[in-house]
Order: sequence, then C-alpha cells, then structure tokens
Amino acid sequence: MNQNAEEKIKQAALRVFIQKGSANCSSREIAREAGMNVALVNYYFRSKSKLFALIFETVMQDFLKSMVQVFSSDLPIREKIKILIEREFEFLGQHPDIPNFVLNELARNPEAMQGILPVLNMVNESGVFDEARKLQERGDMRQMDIVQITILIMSNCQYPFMAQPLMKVIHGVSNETYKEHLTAHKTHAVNMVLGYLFPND
Amino acid sequence: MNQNAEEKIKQAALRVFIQKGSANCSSREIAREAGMNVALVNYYFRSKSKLFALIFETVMQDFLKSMVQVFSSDLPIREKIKILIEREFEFLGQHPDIPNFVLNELARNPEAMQGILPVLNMVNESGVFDEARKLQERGDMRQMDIVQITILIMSNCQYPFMAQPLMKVIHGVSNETYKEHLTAHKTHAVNMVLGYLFPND
DNA sequence: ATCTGTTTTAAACAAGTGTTTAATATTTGT
DNA sequence: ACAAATATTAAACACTTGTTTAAAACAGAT
Repeated sequence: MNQNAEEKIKQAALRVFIQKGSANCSSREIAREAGMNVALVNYYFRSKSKLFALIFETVMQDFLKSMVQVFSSDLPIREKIKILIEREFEFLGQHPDIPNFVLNELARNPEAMQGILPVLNMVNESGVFDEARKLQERGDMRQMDIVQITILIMSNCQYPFMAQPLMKVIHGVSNETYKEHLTAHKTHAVNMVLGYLFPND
Repeated sequence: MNQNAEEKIKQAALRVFIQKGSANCSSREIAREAGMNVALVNYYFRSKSKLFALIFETVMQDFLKSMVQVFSSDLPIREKIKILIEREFEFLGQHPDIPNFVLNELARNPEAMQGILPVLNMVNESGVFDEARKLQERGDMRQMDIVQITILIMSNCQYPFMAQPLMKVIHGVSNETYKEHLTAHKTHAVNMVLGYLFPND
C-alpha cells in the first residue's frame, strides 16, 4: 500500500479540489475520499496548501500539454488552430470543470501563479506566437495582438463549458441536450475563429 | 444609523463575497469590512447563507438588467447584438470579477440557482429569442440554435475579463496594457460575432 | 424622567479547521 | 528471527467557523 496510498490521496485531492475549490473543502474530506486518515495527508504532503499547489500544477500541465503538442507540430497555422480548438473541446468534454477551477483559483489567490510559471513557459517556448507574428507581417493573418488572439480562441473553447450551469437554467435544457449543443458548437467555434483570423480565405 | 447599518453590511458583503466567494470568507470578515459586530449580520439577515442568497440575487439582477433593456428595445437585431456586446464590455469593465463569481457559485452549489429563476425569466420574456428565430426562418440570420448563439455572444464578452489573471501570467502584461487589450477586443468581438451570425452582409 | 421598542455589543456555544505528536502497525533488510 | 525503517492511526492542539444569548446602549413617545 506504499505508493498506492500516496497516489490515492493525490487522486482524491484532485477530485475534491476541482469540485469544491481549494477553500471550500477540508483535509479530512480529502482523506475520507481517499479512505484514509487525516494525518496521512500531511504525512505525505506536509500541508494542505502544499498538496494543493502540487495538484494545481498537475492540472495546469494536463491542461496545457495537448496545447503545446499542437503548437510544436509543423502544420500550417490554420490547421494548428483548427486542431487546437477541436482538441480543446475534446479535452474539456472529459474535464468540463477545469477552466472554472483554474480561473477561480487564479483570481482568488494570485500566489498560485508562482508555481505554474515553468508550465506556462512551455507555451512561449513552442514558438507559436512568433509564427503568428510572421504570418501577420506577410498579411496572411489578420492584424491583431497575440494576446487578443489567445483570448479569442480560449473564449470560444472554455466559456461554453464553464457556462453550462448558467445556460441550463436560462434555456431550461438537460445535461444531454447541452452536451449536444457543445459538440455542435465546436464547429461554429472553428469556423468563426478561422474565418475571422484569416479573412482572405 | 438604522438603515445605514443594514446597507453598510450589504455593501460589505457584496465586496467580500465577490472577491472571495461565498465559501472562502467568514461572517466576521464581512462585519469587520462593514465596521460592525458579527452578531449584527445575523440580526439583519438571519444567517450567512440568507445574506449570500440576497447578494447573489442582487448581482444577477444588475448583471442582466442592461441586457434585458437592450433586448426590449425595438432596434434591428443586428444593432441589438452590437449594443449588447458593447454594454457588456462597459459593464464588465467596471465589474470584471462578476462573471467568475457567478459561474463559480453556480457550479459549486447548484441550489443558488433556485433564487434567480425569476430574474432569468426576464430574459425569456423580453422576446428576443423568438425574434431571432423569426429572422432565421427568413434566412436573414445564420441557422444556429439559440442556445449556441447565447453561448457565442457571452463567451466573447465574459471570458476576456475572467481570463485576466491567466493572460497576465501567460503573456506577462501589466494591468494597464491588459485593459487596453480589452477595449480593443470589444471591436473584434462585435465584428466577429456579427460577421458570423449575419454572413450575408 | 420613565417606559418601550429597537439597535448594538461582548461573550459564549458546539462544531469544524489545519497541524502535530506519540503510539501502533506494517514492511523491509539482514 | 530480530531490528530498523516506514506507514498508519487515534488523540490532542490551538484556532476559526456560524450562530445564539443575554446584557447594554440608544431611540422616541408619553
């Protein structure tokens, strides 16, 4: 049960932290979810905040891993963005509450950012930003700050998943039909974003 | 100091709840922020959860008020959407952390939705959804489920504000330059959304 | 000035929080 | 088999939580 216990606690912490947030859950709840004693949580991870920092980094890595993978490929940038959006929708289909979790934690305790700087550097180092800038200089891509392009893409990928509880109550749709809306929305997101970023096509 | 105290507590609660979330703050913190005793919070509002429900409803009303106002006007729907997006950006510029607050609370404790159903009905009763459906039948607007149109618009309005902490650390920009990006982004949101919803223009 | 109702406070309550300690159980190496 | 190291537990620590209680301060009316 050696590594098993540590891993069980990690997975329990992942579930509980994402579902409830770092502040709205207790160490005992994580231990209970893992089927273990409270003291064991601190035995392996020293403190609740250290455990959270670890989980948060893990989530950010999973969150950005497939993104960087797409960026590092040598596809034309149109394809990169298309695949990026499609992968994002696929990933978020399986982990729909991660964007809310990440943005909320970042908004509420800004110190959480310190631990994820190396993870975020992977994105910068992929060179995708420079690539886009070159395309813009050639006039193949709409003149638009890279920051805003990032916002544009992520808005149309992440928000649809984050807004599920709100949309369900506004339009009175079930979980299943909203999932159908999400898969249909993927196409709209791809077409709209690509159409706007590359108006010459 | 009669009504003054009650109002002071409400405003303090609004600030604290939005900044920290309903779970990550204490009644004593709200009382301290209002310059008063803890017991007074419960004297006026019975319990922390009742106070939160009240604040949450207030926020949702402010959040949707200007939206419904635009919907109820008799402008052409293109103009409605344009003005809607611009107002949304203006509103969020002054209350940038409300979307995160709302979506997070809705995601974490779904019972919070019960109290806001009447507020949300204002949107349905504005008739804007029916109006869009008629335009679609005439072929003047892209065939697209109303749910997805809602998602499309709100994504490009709200997410840019929600993602500020993440974007700041990804691109290493300051608060001021990000604000400039946001105002510039408003134009992109309007043009892209309108261009996609009304491809015949 | 006294009575009445309202507002405000300090103090206490039980329950839950993160964390530590010291004792017990279990595995590991020899 | 025994000893050392590791894993796990129950119990306690001081502290914060939401809420209640009973007393005090305050107001307005008579």
